[in-house]
Order: sequence, then C-alpha cells, then structure tokens
Amino acid sequence: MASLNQTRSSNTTTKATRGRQKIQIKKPENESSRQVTFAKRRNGLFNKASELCILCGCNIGIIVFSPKGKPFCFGHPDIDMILERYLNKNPNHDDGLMMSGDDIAPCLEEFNKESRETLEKLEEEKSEAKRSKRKRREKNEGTVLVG
Amino acid sequence: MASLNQTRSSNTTTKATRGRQKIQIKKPENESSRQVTFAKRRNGLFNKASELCILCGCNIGIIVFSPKGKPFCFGHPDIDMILERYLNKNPNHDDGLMMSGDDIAPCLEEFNKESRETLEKLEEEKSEAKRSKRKRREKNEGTVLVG
DNA sequence: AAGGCTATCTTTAGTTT
DNA sequence: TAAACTAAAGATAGCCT
Repeated sequence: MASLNQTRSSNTTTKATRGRQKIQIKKPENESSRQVTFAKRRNGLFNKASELCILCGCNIGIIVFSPKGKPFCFGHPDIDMILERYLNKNPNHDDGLMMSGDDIAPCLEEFNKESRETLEKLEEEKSEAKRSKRKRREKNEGTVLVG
Repeated sequence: MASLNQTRSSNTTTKATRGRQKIQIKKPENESSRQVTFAKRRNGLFNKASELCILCGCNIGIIVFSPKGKPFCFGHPDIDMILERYLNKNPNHDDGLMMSGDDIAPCLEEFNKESRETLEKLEEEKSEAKRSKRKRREKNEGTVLVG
C-alpha cells in the first residue's frame, strides 16, 4: 500500500499496479505462486485450444500432468476419441490425409459437428460476458467519466 | 497500398497497418486464411504449452488434427510417454498423486529433468533472439530516430 | 506462399480485496 | 483464500513482400 496504489487517483505517474511483469521462462518459480500460475496458464492453454478448434475446425486433445501428477484434460470432440485416432495410426496415413478406410472417421465427424456447435454457443456466451465485463473499461475511453 | 501504408511516415492518423483485429471465435472463417491462422495459432498453442511445462514443471502432451486430418504433436517430455502415463491410469491414483508403485515414474522424472534443461536452454536462446529483434522497436522509444 | 511487420487485441504477473 | 483488478507483456489479424 506504500509504493503502489496511492489512492489510485493521484495525477502523478503512480500506477494502481505494475501490471503484468516480464518473467523468465525457466525453472520453477517461487513455489507458492507456481500453483496460481499453473492454474492460470492451464486455463489459458485450454482456451487457446478451444479457439483453435472452432476457428479452424480441427480436433485437439491435451493432457496436462500437474507437478504433483494430477492429470487435466482437454479434448475436442473428446480426449479419448483423439487418442484412439492417434494411436490407430494405420498404414494409409501417408500424405497426411489418414482415415481412409477405417470406420471411426464418420462417427468422429458426426460427433465433431455436434460438439462444435455446442462449443460455438459457449463461445458466444463467453464473449458476451467478456463484452459486458469490459464495458466499464471502454466507458473510460469513449465518454469522459466524472471522477 | 491505397488506404493503409501511406508512405508510413506521414504525420496524420494514418497507420501502417490496422494491427491485430478483433475476430469472432466461431465457425470456420474464410477458407484461404484459415490455413494461415491454423499454422500461426498452432505454433502459439505449442509455445504456451512449452512455457507452462518449464514454468511449472509439469508434463504436457498435445495432439492436433488439422481440418484435413494431418496430426501435429507436442510432448514434454515426450508425447508417447504422456499417453502411456495417461492410459495406464491405475487404481492407486486417487488423491491426485498417482504413480505410487509403478516403475515408469522414476524413468519419467529422469527424462523430465534432462528434457527440461534442454528446453530451458532453447528458451534462453529464443528470448535472446526476441530481445535483439526487438531492439529496433525499442530504439524508437528511447531515442528519437531521424526519419 | 512463407515469412515479416505493426497496431491492436488478449493474456497474465503482481497486487489488492 | 480464492477472486477481482490493473497495466505491461505477449499473441496475432490483416497486410505486405
């Protein structure tokens, strides 16, 4: 409360927070904050994956083992389906166009479409939530708020 | 070249580019640009995963199937090891601390440390590359460049 | 047509509540 | 303690070569 957040309305260069700080991408950081960072970035990673799925119509599976060994999964359309597809690498996967003769593909596509629609709906809701949450901040830009 | 990039040195509000544009996260976009977006965001995703691995000391496996079915993988320490660990979910994985009695764990940790060191070295190189690459831009802030 | 650029959007480190 | 907040760091859409 001393160096930062000086009533937060003073006209000096004092900022409310120092914002996002640059960090080195290396070695485990301070043990206590690592848990927080892990949760934040894991969410960020899964969100990125979700966006990629929707934007490009691809399938993604992610498995994360926390430092303590607890598994977290992301899958679109479904983690186990992704794994099955990956592990079933069959001979006719040469030109990068696999799934020629096997029977999982159609089922997958079916599943895919359905799931994508759900995800898209979720995305819309999420982005609306973001929008309304961001309204406050945008007001500060568009109209001059009376302090 | 008409509306944007007007010699890029004019003093008006004309910008060289419009920068990153806000997009809707939904439905496959314009077919041609989807390929580019896919490549860019796939790289972004893998980078995020790599950072998470290093920062928090966790293990991550990612499988991405492109719209055309081509698989791309990321794994730390190794995709197949992640999969094996995931698929070998055994009974003594209750409190989220799995790998009690199985013999893959030590091997994994060994591998882990080694691989992490390699990744960290890579990270350092990368960030140095970034730094030097960013020098130009930072010069523009620090010292006034003569146009 | 793969890679570079840049302004802007999004993520998140550090902090406060 | 987890959730909210802020602003800087980082990712990337659209454009150019």
